[in-house]
Amino acid sequence: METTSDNIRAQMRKGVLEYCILSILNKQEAYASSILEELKKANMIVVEGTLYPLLIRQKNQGLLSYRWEESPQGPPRKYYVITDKGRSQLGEMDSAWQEMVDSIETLRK
Amino acid sequence: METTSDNIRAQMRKGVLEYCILSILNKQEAYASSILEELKKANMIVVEGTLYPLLIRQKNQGLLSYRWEESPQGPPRKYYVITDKGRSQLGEMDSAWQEMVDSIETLRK
DNA sequence: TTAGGTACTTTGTCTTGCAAGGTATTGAAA
DNA sequence: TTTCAATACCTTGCAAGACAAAGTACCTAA
Repeated sequence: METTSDNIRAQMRKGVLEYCILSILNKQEAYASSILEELKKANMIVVEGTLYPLLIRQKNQGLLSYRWEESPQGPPRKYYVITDKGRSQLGEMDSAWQEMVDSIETLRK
Repeated sequence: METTSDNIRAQMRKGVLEYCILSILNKQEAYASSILEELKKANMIVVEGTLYPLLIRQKNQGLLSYRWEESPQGPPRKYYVITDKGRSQLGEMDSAWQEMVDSIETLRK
């Protein structure tokens, strides 16, 4: 059963997902399934149908690149890597995020 | 001219707008134009075409009610007021927001 | 050779943010 | 008294994107 609280969290997650993806890839290259796991650990649950198109969009924007790598089991994995442009964008997102946190704190006080 | 940075901020704003509206109305009742002003002050710029439908949605969900009041100049104003249900939802949004801030901090570290 | 696990992709639907345009009220200027 | 400007609310049409669900493909082991 889905709670009201789940809806709220899903709603809030929108728009910051791109920031999360770049943050994850900034630490270490990763493939989609591992990104999903990491997001889950951080309580930012996303499904495949959301993540794959998002990765493709960021790749098309030049924020990410990727390379194929054999898997120890199963089909090959598409490892995504953040680019210089991606790192630059991540820096701007840091500012944008911090500003938004401050804005909300202002509204909330 | 719109900068990349503006796009990022617009993108991040999505999904937290409902939270902002309830936060504003939790402090004091207000009409659409005054809400727009307050959002602008907090650097969360939104346009009419976004705000009006959002207020109507929240009203239909029972989070807000409203009353008409004469304006000192111009047409009457529709003052929105947060309801008990709205305050309850706002409480949940506080938790959701704080969790998201923590999650992002975790991802970022 | 088929079953199960892993991984990537696509399709269709629904929500929602926004630009642009529209309606209505009021008071002051021409 | 008509017109204009300011204020305020609302609607329409489009585009982006989140997601459920279904599809494709690869690999290994029984």
